[in-house]
Amino acid sequence: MTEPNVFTQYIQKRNVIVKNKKILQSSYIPDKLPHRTDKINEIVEIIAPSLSKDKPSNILIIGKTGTGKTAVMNYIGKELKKADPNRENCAFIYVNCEVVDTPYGILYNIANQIITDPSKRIPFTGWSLDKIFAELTAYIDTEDKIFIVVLDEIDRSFQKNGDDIFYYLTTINEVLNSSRVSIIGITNNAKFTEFLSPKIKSRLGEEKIIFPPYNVNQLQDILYERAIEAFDTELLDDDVIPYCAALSAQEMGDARRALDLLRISADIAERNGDNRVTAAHVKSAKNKIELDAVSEVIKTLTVQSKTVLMSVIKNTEEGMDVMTTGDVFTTYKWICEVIGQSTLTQRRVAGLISELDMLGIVHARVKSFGRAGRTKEIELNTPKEIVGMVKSDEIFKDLESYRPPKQTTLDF
DNA sequence: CGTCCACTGGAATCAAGGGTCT
DNA sequence: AGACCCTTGATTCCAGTGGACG
Repeated sequence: MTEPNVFTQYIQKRNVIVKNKKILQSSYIPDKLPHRTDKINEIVEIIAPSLSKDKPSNILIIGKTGTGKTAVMNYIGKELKKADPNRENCAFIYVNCEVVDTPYGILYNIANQIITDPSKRIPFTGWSLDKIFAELTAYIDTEDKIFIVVLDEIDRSFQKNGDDIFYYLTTINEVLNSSRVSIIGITNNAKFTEFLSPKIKSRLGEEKIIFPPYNVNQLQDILYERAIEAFDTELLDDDVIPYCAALSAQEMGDARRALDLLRISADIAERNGDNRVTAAHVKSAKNKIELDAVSEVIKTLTVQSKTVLMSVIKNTEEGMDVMTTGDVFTTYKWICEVIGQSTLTQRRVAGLISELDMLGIVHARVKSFGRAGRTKEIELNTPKEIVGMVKSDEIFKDLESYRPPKQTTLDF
Protein backbone atom coordinates (compact mmCIF):
# COMPACT_ATOMS: atom_id res chain seq x y z
CA MET A 1 0.00 0.00 0.00
CA THR A 2 1.14 3.56 -0.55
CA GLU A 3 1.95 5.80 2.33
CA PRO A 4 -0.86 8.20 3.31
CA ASN A 5 -0.50 11.60 1.68
CA VAL A 6 -2.51 14.70 0.93
CA PHE A 7 -4.24 12.98 -1.94
CA THR A 8 -5.36 9.99 0.07
CA GLN A 9 -8.55 11.48 1.40
CA TYR A 10 -9.45 12.77 -2.01
CA ILE A 11 -8.97 9.44 -3.65
CA GLN A 12 -10.87 7.60 -0.99
CA LYS A 13 -13.78 9.98 -1.04
CA ARG A 14 -14.09 9.74 -4.76
CA ASN A 15 -16.58 7.26 -6.07
CA VAL A 16 -15.47 5.53 -9.17
CA ILE A 17 -18.20 5.61 -11.74
CA VAL A 18 -16.16 5.78 -14.91
CA LYS A 19 -14.06 2.72 -15.54
CA ASN A 20 -12.08 4.16 -18.40
CA LYS A 21 -11.93 7.92 -18.78
CA LYS A 22 -9.99 7.86 -21.99
CA ILE A 23 -12.89 6.41 -23.93
CA LEU A 24 -15.05 9.44 -23.24
CA GLN A 25 -12.39 11.83 -24.45
CA SER A 26 -13.38 13.22 -27.84
CA SER A 27 -9.87 12.52 -29.10
CA TYR A 28 -10.34 8.80 -28.55
CA ILE A 29 -10.80 6.84 -31.74
CA PRO A 30 -13.32 4.08 -31.19
CA ASP A 31 -13.33 0.86 -33.19
CA LYS A 32 -16.84 1.50 -34.31
CA LEU A 33 -18.18 4.79 -35.61
CA PRO A 34 -21.95 4.46 -35.58
CA HIS A 35 -23.81 6.10 -38.47
CA ARG A 36 -20.68 6.85 -40.41
CA THR A 37 -20.00 3.58 -42.19
CA ASP A 38 -21.32 4.98 -45.44
CA LYS A 39 -18.98 7.97 -45.26
CA ILE A 40 -16.06 5.74 -44.35
CA ASN A 41 -16.76 3.53 -47.32
CA GLU A 42 -17.04 6.50 -49.61
CA ILE A 43 -13.65 7.79 -48.57
CA VAL A 44 -12.02 4.38 -48.53
CA GLU A 45 -13.21 3.78 -52.03
CA ILE A 46 -11.49 6.94 -53.17
CA ILE A 47 -8.19 6.43 -51.43
CA ALA A 48 -7.90 2.67 -51.79
CA PRO A 49 -5.82 2.94 -54.99
CA SER A 50 -3.03 4.40 -52.90
CA LEU A 51 -2.31 0.92 -51.62
CA SER A 52 -1.21 0.00 -55.09
CA LYS A 53 0.65 3.27 -55.57
CA ASP A 54 -1.96 4.97 -57.67
CA LYS A 55 -2.71 8.54 -56.77
CA PRO A 56 -6.20 8.98 -55.41
CA SER A 57 -8.22 12.13 -56.02
CA ASN A 58 -7.98 14.99 -53.61
CA ILE A 59 -10.92 15.14 -51.25
CA LEU A 60 -12.66 17.97 -49.51
CA ILE A 61 -14.68 16.98 -46.49
CA ILE A 62 -17.30 19.43 -45.36
CA GLY A 63 -19.34 19.22 -42.19
CA LYS A 64 -20.15 21.08 -39.00
CA THR A 65 -18.13 20.60 -35.83
CA GLY A 66 -18.71 17.32 -34.10
CA THR A 67 -20.04 15.47 -37.11
CA GLY A 68 -17.24 12.95 -36.99
CA LYS A 69 -15.00 14.31 -39.74
CA THR A 70 -11.81 14.10 -37.75
CA ALA A 71 -12.76 10.85 -36.08
CA VAL A 72 -13.46 9.24 -39.43
CA MET A 73 -10.17 10.38 -40.91
CA ASN A 74 -8.19 9.20 -37.92
CA TYR A 75 -9.99 5.91 -38.05
CA ILE A 76 -9.16 5.53 -41.72
CA GLY A 77 -5.57 6.45 -40.96
CA LYS A 78 -5.42 3.66 -38.42
CA GLU A 79 -6.91 1.19 -40.84
CA LEU A 80 -4.55 2.28 -43.56
CA LYS A 81 -1.66 1.49 -41.31
CA LYS A 82 -3.07 -1.98 -40.78
CA ALA A 83 -3.32 -2.47 -44.52
CA ASP A 84 0.21 -1.24 -45.10
CA PRO A 85 2.08 -1.67 -41.82
CA ASN A 86 5.49 -0.59 -43.08
CA ARG A 87 4.28 2.36 -45.07
CA GLU A 88 5.62 0.79 -48.22
CA ASN A 89 3.01 2.12 -50.56
CA CYS A 90 1.41 5.00 -48.82
CA ALA A 91 1.93 7.28 -45.87
CA PHE A 92 -0.80 8.97 -43.92
CA ILE A 93 -0.08 12.43 -42.61
CA TYR A 94 -2.39 14.40 -40.39
CA VAL A 95 -2.05 18.10 -39.59
CA ASN A 96 -4.52 20.18 -37.67
CA CYS A 97 -4.36 23.66 -39.13
CA GLU A 98 -6.08 25.14 -36.14
CA VAL A 99 -3.27 24.14 -33.83
CA VAL A 100 -0.51 25.10 -36.24
CA ASP A 101 -1.94 27.90 -38.30
CA THR A 102 1.04 29.48 -39.99
CA PRO A 103 2.31 28.42 -43.41
CA TYR A 104 5.65 27.61 -41.87
CA GLY A 105 4.05 25.61 -39.10
CA ILE A 106 1.96 23.52 -41.45
CA LEU A 107 4.83 22.76 -43.75
CA TYR A 108 7.10 22.06 -40.82
CA ASN A 109 4.56 19.61 -39.47
CA ILE A 110 4.06 17.79 -42.71
CA ALA A 111 7.75 17.64 -43.42
CA ASN A 112 8.74 16.26 -40.08
CA GLN A 113 6.11 13.57 -40.21
CA ILE A 114 7.57 12.48 -43.51
CA ILE A 115 11.24 12.96 -42.81
CA THR A 116 12.34 10.23 -40.48
CA ASP A 117 16.05 10.91 -40.64
CA PRO A 118 16.74 13.06 -37.56
CA SER A 119 19.67 14.84 -39.17
CA LYS A 120 17.46 16.06 -42.00
CA ARG A 121 14.68 17.40 -39.83
CA ILE A 122 13.51 20.91 -40.46
CA PRO A 123 14.08 23.42 -37.67
CA PHE A 124 10.93 24.89 -36.23
CA THR A 125 11.89 28.35 -37.37
CA GLY A 126 14.58 30.12 -39.30
CA TRP A 127 14.24 28.72 -42.79
CA SER A 128 12.58 30.38 -45.69
CA LEU A 129 9.39 28.80 -46.99
CA ASP A 130 11.04 28.25 -50.35
CA LYS A 131 13.69 26.23 -48.73
CA ILE A 132 11.25 23.97 -46.93
CA PHE A 133 9.32 23.55 -50.17
CA ALA A 134 12.46 22.49 -51.95
CA GLU A 135 13.69 20.23 -49.19
CA LEU A 136 10.31 18.60 -48.75
CA THR A 137 9.81 18.04 -52.44
CA ALA A 138 13.24 16.53 -52.78
CA TYR A 139 12.74 14.24 -49.82
CA ILE A 140 9.35 13.07 -50.99
CA ASP A 141 10.80 12.21 -54.36
CA THR A 142 13.51 10.02 -52.91
CA GLU A 143 10.74 7.66 -51.96
CA ASP A 144 8.24 5.98 -54.15
CA LYS A 145 4.88 6.15 -52.48
CA ILE A 146 1.62 7.92 -52.15
CA PHE A 147 1.47 10.55 -49.45
CA ILE A 148 -1.97 11.25 -48.13
CA VAL A 149 -1.93 14.58 -46.36
CA VAL A 150 -4.92 15.39 -44.22
CA LEU A 151 -5.35 19.07 -43.46
CA ASP A 152 -7.88 19.43 -40.70
CA GLU A 153 -9.62 22.77 -40.15
CA ILE A 154 -8.13 23.89 -43.41
CA ASP A 155 -10.24 27.06 -43.44
CA ARG A 156 -8.47 28.36 -40.34
CA SER A 157 -5.20 28.51 -42.13
CA PHE A 158 -6.77 29.98 -45.20
CA GLN A 159 -8.38 32.80 -43.27
CA LYS A 160 -5.04 33.90 -41.93
CA ASN A 161 -2.64 33.10 -44.70
CA GLY A 162 -4.47 32.83 -47.98
CA ASP A 163 -4.03 29.88 -50.24
CA ASP A 164 -0.30 29.87 -50.95
CA ILE A 165 0.42 26.59 -49.22
CA PHE A 166 -2.56 24.95 -50.81
CA TYR A 167 -1.24 26.08 -54.11
CA TYR A 168 2.08 24.47 -53.35
CA LEU A 169 0.58 21.26 -52.03
CA THR A 170 -1.80 20.83 -54.92
CA THR A 171 0.79 21.54 -57.58
CA ILE A 172 3.60 19.54 -56.05
CA ASN A 173 2.76 16.51 -58.16
CA GLU A 174 3.85 18.33 -61.27
CA VAL A 175 7.44 18.44 -60.10
CA LEU A 176 7.52 15.00 -58.56
CA ASN A 177 8.88 12.06 -60.49
CA SER A 178 8.17 8.99 -58.43
CA SER A 179 6.00 9.84 -55.44
CA ARG A 180 2.58 11.43 -55.44
CA VAL A 181 0.79 13.57 -52.90
CA SER A 182 -2.92 13.73 -52.43
CA ILE A 183 -4.67 16.14 -50.16
CA ILE A 184 -7.66 15.60 -47.96
CA GLY A 185 -8.98 18.90 -46.67
CA ILE A 186 -11.41 19.05 -43.78
CA THR A 187 -13.48 22.13 -43.17
CA ASN A 188 -16.55 23.05 -41.19
CA ASN A 189 -17.22 26.04 -43.33
CA ALA A 190 -19.34 25.13 -46.31
CA LYS A 191 -18.55 28.42 -47.99
CA PHE A 192 -14.84 27.89 -47.68
CA THR A 193 -14.27 27.03 -51.31
CA GLU A 194 -15.87 30.23 -52.53
CA PHE A 195 -12.85 32.19 -51.43
CA LEU A 196 -10.26 29.98 -53.01
CA SER A 197 -8.76 30.87 -56.32
CA PRO A 198 -10.46 28.90 -59.08
CA LYS A 199 -7.47 26.73 -59.84
CA ILE A 200 -7.01 25.56 -56.28
CA LYS A 201 -10.72 25.24 -55.83
CA SER A 202 -11.07 22.68 -58.54
CA ARG A 203 -7.94 20.85 -57.49
CA LEU A 204 -8.80 20.64 -53.83
CA GLY A 205 -12.36 19.66 -54.43
CA GLU A 206 -11.93 16.86 -56.92
CA GLU A 207 -14.18 14.88 -54.64
CA LYS A 208 -16.48 16.40 -52.09
CA ILE A 209 -17.97 14.59 -49.16
CA ILE A 210 -20.53 16.17 -46.91
CA PHE A 211 -20.96 15.09 -43.32
CA PRO A 212 -24.47 15.89 -42.15
CA PRO A 213 -25.09 16.65 -38.47
CA TYR A 214 -26.22 13.79 -36.27
CA ASN A 215 -29.81 13.71 -35.13
CA VAL A 216 -30.92 12.93 -31.58
CA ASN A 217 -31.22 9.21 -32.09
CA GLN A 218 -27.83 8.95 -33.72
CA LEU A 219 -26.25 10.91 -30.91
CA GLN A 220 -27.84 8.54 -28.44
CA ASP A 221 -26.37 5.58 -30.26
CA ILE A 222 -22.94 7.17 -30.24
CA LEU A 223 -23.10 7.95 -26.56
CA TYR A 224 -24.39 4.53 -25.76
CA GLU A 225 -21.68 2.85 -27.74
CA ARG A 226 -19.02 4.62 -25.70
CA ALA A 227 -20.87 4.44 -22.44
CA ILE A 228 -20.95 0.66 -22.33
CA GLU A 229 -17.20 0.64 -22.67
CA ALA A 230 -16.45 3.45 -20.30
CA PHE A 231 -19.04 3.02 -17.59
CA ASP A 232 -20.65 0.59 -15.37
CA THR A 233 -23.91 1.52 -17.07
CA GLU A 234 -25.89 0.45 -14.03
CA LEU A 235 -24.69 3.66 -12.46
CA LEU A 236 -26.21 5.86 -15.13
CA ASP A 237 -29.76 7.05 -14.70
CA ASP A 238 -31.86 6.08 -17.68
CA ASP A 239 -32.49 9.62 -18.74
CA VAL A 240 -28.84 10.76 -18.71
CA ILE A 241 -27.87 9.69 -22.20
CA PRO A 242 -31.09 10.88 -23.85
CA TYR A 243 -30.69 14.18 -22.05
CA CYS A 244 -27.10 14.65 -23.21
CA ALA A 245 -28.15 13.74 -26.72
CA ALA A 246 -31.07 16.13 -26.68
CA LEU A 247 -28.99 19.03 -25.44
CA SER A 248 -26.33 18.53 -28.09
CA ALA A 249 -28.84 17.95 -30.82
CA GLN A 250 -29.97 21.49 -30.19
CA GLU A 251 -26.43 22.59 -30.84
CA MET A 252 -26.39 21.33 -34.40
CA GLY A 253 -25.83 17.69 -33.57
CA ASP A 254 -22.38 18.10 -32.18
CA ALA A 255 -21.19 14.69 -31.01
CA ARG A 256 -18.12 16.14 -29.37
CA ARG A 257 -20.33 18.28 -27.20
CA ALA A 258 -22.45 15.28 -26.30
CA LEU A 259 -19.41 13.32 -25.20
CA ASP A 260 -18.02 16.21 -23.22
CA LEU A 261 -21.34 16.55 -21.53
CA LEU A 262 -21.42 12.91 -20.55
CA ARG A 263 -17.83 12.86 -19.38
CA ILE A 264 -18.10 15.99 -17.31
CA SER A 265 -21.42 14.91 -15.83
CA ALA A 266 -19.78 11.75 -14.60
CA ASP A 267 -16.85 13.79 -13.38
CA ILE A 268 -19.06 16.06 -11.35
CA ALA A 269 -20.92 13.08 -9.91
CA GLU A 270 -17.67 11.47 -8.87
CA ARG A 271 -16.36 14.61 -7.33
CA ASN A 272 -19.52 15.11 -5.33
CA GLY A 273 -19.15 11.61 -4.03
CA ASP A 274 -22.47 10.61 -5.57
CA ASN A 275 -22.79 7.06 -6.67
CA ARG A 276 -25.02 7.61 -9.67
CA VAL A 277 -25.02 10.04 -12.58
CA THR A 278 -28.29 11.90 -12.86
CA ALA A 279 -29.85 14.48 -15.12
CA ALA A 280 -29.00 17.10 -12.54
CA HIS A 281 -25.33 16.38 -13.06
CA VAL A 282 -25.79 16.84 -16.76
CA LYS A 283 -27.34 20.20 -16.13
CA SER A 284 -24.44 21.45 -14.07
CA ALA A 285 -22.04 19.95 -16.58
CA LYS A 286 -23.66 22.06 -19.24
CA ASN A 287 -23.06 25.20 -17.20
CA LYS A 288 -19.51 24.25 -16.47
CA ILE A 289 -18.72 23.65 -20.12
CA GLU A 290 -20.12 26.97 -21.19
CA LEU A 291 -18.21 28.81 -18.51
CA ASP A 292 -14.97 26.96 -19.17
CA ALA A 293 -15.14 27.77 -22.85
CA VAL A 294 -15.27 31.49 -22.19
CA SER A 295 -12.71 31.55 -19.39
CA GLU A 296 -10.32 29.61 -21.57
CA VAL A 297 -10.60 32.28 -24.22
CA ILE A 298 -10.11 35.05 -21.70
CA LYS A 299 -6.96 33.45 -20.38
CA THR A 300 -5.34 33.49 -23.77
CA LEU A 301 -6.17 37.12 -24.49
CA THR A 302 -3.28 39.53 -24.86
CA VAL A 303 -2.79 42.18 -22.21
CA GLN A 304 -4.07 44.84 -24.58
CA SER A 305 -7.18 42.84 -25.39
CA LYS A 306 -7.86 42.35 -21.72
CA THR A 307 -7.51 46.07 -21.16
CA VAL A 308 -10.01 46.77 -23.89
CA LEU A 309 -12.38 44.23 -22.39
CA MET A 310 -11.84 45.82 -19.01
CA SER A 311 -12.81 49.17 -20.49
CA VAL A 312 -16.08 47.72 -21.70
CA ILE A 313 -16.70 46.23 -18.26
CA LYS A 314 -15.92 49.50 -16.52
CA ASN A 315 -18.22 51.42 -18.80
CA THR A 316 -20.99 48.92 -18.20
CA GLU A 317 -20.52 49.28 -14.46
CA GLU A 318 -20.76 53.02 -14.81
CA GLY A 319 -24.22 52.47 -16.16
CA MET A 320 -23.51 52.45 -19.89
CA ASP A 321 -25.37 49.52 -21.34
CA VAL A 322 -24.35 50.25 -24.87
CA MET A 323 -21.33 52.29 -25.86
CA THR A 324 -19.42 53.41 -28.90
CA THR A 325 -15.85 52.80 -29.95
CA GLY A 326 -15.06 56.30 -28.79
CA ASP A 327 -16.41 55.62 -25.29
CA VAL A 328 -14.36 52.47 -25.00
CA PHE A 329 -11.28 54.23 -26.25
CA THR A 330 -11.61 57.04 -23.71
CA THR A 331 -11.93 54.59 -20.84
CA TYR A 332 -9.18 52.50 -22.33
CA LYS A 333 -6.75 55.41 -22.36
CA TRP A 334 -7.64 56.16 -18.77
CA ILE A 335 -7.06 52.56 -17.66
CA CYS A 336 -3.77 52.39 -19.48
CA GLU A 337 -2.62 55.46 -17.64
CA VAL A 338 -3.61 54.06 -14.26
CA ILE A 339 -1.95 50.71 -14.73
CA GLY A 340 1.02 52.24 -16.50
CA GLN A 341 0.65 50.60 -19.86
CA SER A 342 1.31 51.96 -23.29
CA THR A 343 -1.78 52.93 -25.27
CA LEU A 344 -2.60 51.75 -28.73
CA THR A 345 -4.16 53.78 -31.49
CA GLN A 346 -7.89 54.01 -31.81
CA ARG A 347 -7.73 52.07 -35.04
CA ARG A 348 -6.11 49.18 -33.27
CA VAL A 349 -8.53 49.31 -30.35
CA ALA A 350 -11.41 49.20 -32.80
CA GLY A 351 -9.81 46.11 -34.26
CA LEU A 352 -9.46 44.51 -30.85
CA ILE A 353 -13.12 45.19 -30.17
CA SER A 354 -14.00 43.40 -33.38
CA GLU A 355 -11.90 40.47 -32.26
CA LEU A 356 -13.65 40.33 -28.90
CA ASP A 357 -16.91 40.41 -30.80
CA MET A 358 -15.89 37.45 -32.92
CA LEU A 359 -15.01 35.55 -29.77
CA GLY A 360 -18.48 36.29 -28.48
CA ILE A 361 -17.22 38.10 -25.40
CA VAL A 362 -18.75 41.42 -26.35
CA HIS A 363 -21.50 42.19 -28.74
CA ALA A 364 -20.64 44.80 -31.36
CA ARG A 365 -22.69 46.01 -34.26
CA VAL A 366 -21.82 48.80 -36.63
CA LYS A 367 -24.49 51.39 -36.47
CA SER A 368 -24.83 54.76 -38.03
CA PHE A 369 -26.00 57.73 -36.05
CA GLY A 370 -26.43 59.78 -39.14
CA ARG A 371 -24.67 63.02 -38.87
CA ALA A 372 -23.46 62.05 -35.44
CA GLY A 373 -21.20 59.59 -37.15
CA ARG A 374 -20.87 55.92 -37.65
CA THR A 375 -19.56 53.64 -34.97
CA LYS A 376 -19.83 50.28 -33.33
CA GLU A 377 -22.54 49.78 -30.79
CA ILE A 378 -20.87 47.71 -28.12
CA GLU A 379 -22.46 45.66 -25.38
CA LEU A 380 -20.92 43.39 -22.80
CA ASN A 381 -21.93 39.81 -23.37
CA THR A 382 -20.32 37.85 -20.58
CA PRO A 383 -21.53 36.00 -17.49
CA LYS A 384 -20.80 37.51 -14.06
CA GLU A 385 -18.25 34.87 -13.20
CA ILE A 386 -16.13 35.85 -16.15
CA VAL A 387 -16.35 39.55 -15.39
CA GLY A 388 -15.08 38.74 -11.92
CA MET A 389 -12.26 36.77 -13.41
CA VAL A 390 -11.15 39.61 -15.63
CA LYS A 391 -11.36 42.12 -12.83
CA SER A 392 -9.26 40.03 -10.50
CA ASP A 393 -6.53 39.73 -13.11
CA GLU A 394 -3.23 40.81 -11.72
CA ILE A 395 -2.62 43.47 -14.32
CA PHE A 396 -5.60 45.43 -13.04
CA LYS A 397 -4.65 45.39 -9.39
CA ASP A 398 -3.81 49.08 -9.37
CA LEU A 399 -7.21 49.84 -10.79
CA GLU A 400 -9.06 48.57 -7.77
CA SER A 401 -7.55 50.96 -5.29
CA TYR A 402 -7.92 53.81 -7.70
CA ARG A 403 -11.00 55.99 -7.39
CA PRO A 404 -12.31 56.93 -10.79
CA PRO A 405 -12.71 60.63 -11.40
CA LYS A 406 -16.33 61.65 -10.99
CA GLN A 407 -17.77 61.87 -14.43
CA THR A 408 -21.46 61.87 -13.71
CA THR A 409 -22.94 63.77 -10.82
CA LEU A 410 -25.88 62.32 -9.02
CA ASP A 411 -27.15 64.48 -6.18
CA PHE A 412 -29.16 62.90 -3.43
C1' DC B 1 -31.59 65.29 -51.90
C1' DG B 2 -26.96 66.15 -50.68
C1' DT B 3 -23.78 66.74 -46.81
C1' DC B 4 -20.76 65.21 -43.59
C1' DC B 5 -19.66 62.97 -39.13
C1' DA B 6 -16.92 59.45 -36.73
C1' DC B 7 -15.81 55.94 -37.46
C1' DT B 8 -14.93 51.08 -40.33
C1' DG B 9 -12.30 47.92 -43.21
C1' DG B 10 -8.52 46.80 -45.85
C1' DA B 11 -3.74 47.06 -47.22
C1' DA B 12 0.81 48.16 -46.78
C1' DT B 13 4.46 48.68 -43.59
C1' DC B 14 7.31 48.50 -39.27
C1' DA B 15 9.59 46.61 -35.33
C1' DA B 16 10.76 43.08 -32.29
C1' DG B 17 11.69 38.47 -31.37
C1' DG B 18 12.10 33.82 -32.59
C1' DG B 19 15.57 31.27 -35.27
C1' DT B 20 19.10 29.28 -39.21
C1' DC B 21 23.03 29.65 -42.34
C1' DT B 22 27.59 30.80 -43.90
C1' DA C 1 28.95 38.47 -36.81
C1' DG C 2 25.96 39.67 -40.33
C1' DA C 3 22.54 38.35 -43.67
C1' DC C 4 18.13 36.30 -43.95
C1' DC C 5 13.74 34.31 -42.85
C1' DC C 6 9.00 33.85 -40.56
C1' DT C 7 5.44 35.43 -37.15
C1' DT C 8 2.92 38.61 -34.54
C1' DG C 9 1.19 42.73 -32.89
C1' DA C 10 0.99 47.49 -33.83
C1' DT C 11 0.96 51.54 -36.82
C1' DT C 12 -0.14 54.41 -40.68
C1' DC C 13 -2.76 55.64 -44.57
C1' DC C 14 -6.87 56.06 -46.99
C1' DA C 15 -10.91 55.24 -49.37
C1' DG C 16 -15.49 54.17 -48.01
C1' DT C 17 -20.21 54.50 -45.57
C1' DG C 18 -25.30 54.67 -43.26
C1' DG C 19 -28.39 57.75 -42.34
C1' DA C 20 -30.02 62.00 -39.43
C1' DC C 21 -29.80 66.69 -40.24
C1' DG C 22 -30.30 70.83 -42.98
